[in-house]
Amino acid sequence: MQRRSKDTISLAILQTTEALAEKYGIEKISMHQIAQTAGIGQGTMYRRFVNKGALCMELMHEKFHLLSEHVAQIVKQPNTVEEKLIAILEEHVHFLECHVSFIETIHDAATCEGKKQTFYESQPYQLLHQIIRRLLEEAITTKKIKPIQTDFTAHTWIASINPKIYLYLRKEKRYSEQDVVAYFIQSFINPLFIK
Amino acid sequence: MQRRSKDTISLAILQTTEALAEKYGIEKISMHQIAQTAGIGQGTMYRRFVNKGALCMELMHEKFHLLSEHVAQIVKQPNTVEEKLIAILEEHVHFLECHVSFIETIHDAATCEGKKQTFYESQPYQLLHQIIRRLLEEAITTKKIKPIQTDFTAHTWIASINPKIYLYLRKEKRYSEQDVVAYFIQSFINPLFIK
DNA sequence: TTGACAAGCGGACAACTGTCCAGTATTATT
DNA sequence: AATAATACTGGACAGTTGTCCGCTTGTCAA
Repeated sequence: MQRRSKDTISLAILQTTEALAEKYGIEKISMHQIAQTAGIGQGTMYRRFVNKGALCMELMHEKFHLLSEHVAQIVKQPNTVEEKLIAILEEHVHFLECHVSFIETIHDAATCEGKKQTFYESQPYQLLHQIIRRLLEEAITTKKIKPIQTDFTAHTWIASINPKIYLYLRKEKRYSEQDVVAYFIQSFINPLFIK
Repeated sequence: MQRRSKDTISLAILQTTEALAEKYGIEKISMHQIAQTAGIGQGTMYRRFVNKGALCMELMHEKFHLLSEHVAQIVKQPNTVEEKLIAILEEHVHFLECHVSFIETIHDAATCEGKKQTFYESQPYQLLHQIIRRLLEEAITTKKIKPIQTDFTAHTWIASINPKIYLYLRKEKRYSEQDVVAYFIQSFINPLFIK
């Protein structure tokens, strides 16, 4: 059989996945199905993407990049730390709203046990975490908020709106995207900032 | 074959699971393996427990009950709302510390998609959520904190220390159980209470 | 007591993830 | 150009979860 280049194969996989995900939803399709549809073997599939999470991660690469650019923009603006944090929150929640299934898939695949990279060590997560942490630190040094453990706080902030709970709040509890943002500000951001 | 009563079978499954989990860790053993060791068929297994999560839930029943009794005790104590919330947090984190693998298994098995009960609709979760919500409401009516959406806040508080992030903070970030409690108080509880 | 009917059992099965390896295509060597 | 070394492929395979169904066991009415 004619051998294709690495890139050709990756591209074929990614395009096939995108098409199938569009049609059936990413959570409904299997690695096997993708491989078969793309006309490659199971082994080739897994050599390129260790699991569905990694595949989704690559599929989302573009979008993550866009998100991080937005966030970088926000940080550059001449606003208060509080305003920046709120803007990032809005951006983050909206991103979740648009791509829950994909993010959930990535989340699920990256188990803590297997030493394959955890979700928390992925570049997009680290980036978001770092930016929140830095803003919190800035808020502390400028006496806008009382000292807190910023690393911990950034992690738990992100965890508090993880894909699973977000879906529950949206679908079962019927909160809107805007509700989630507003309540988060009310409960987590406002109280920190001493008025 | 001699037919056993429902209870006998359930007991056999639970005991087998406990023994195997003790030996290999709950995350390493499969439903098939449990069924085989218990000397029953796959079908019987799944008729009694829809998945590993449900099995773990039943296995943890006793412990959940104990936890909820502790929490009930805490609520009854003649302390301030803030003190009660902190005591519950300590109890909750300690519970997580002791039973992470089981709770993670329950968490993972209860997917949002399949209409099988979600984790968030399980009795133990609902109970914990309700108690936190009520304490927050009490704090609002007694003017200890500014008004917030208590339902949302209780959900996100619990989500912020979910098993996955907890394991990450403990194992990778090397935070201690006490660190997690202390930082949570610092970042989420203290700021709410107006001094 | 017996026959019919309901309930429950357990293994076969289908679908999935992830690994492995025999064989084929490509590249390097002489 | 021939051959040896290397890299890559795809499908077979093992181990999972979860479902299904033929058969067995117990129950109840006549």
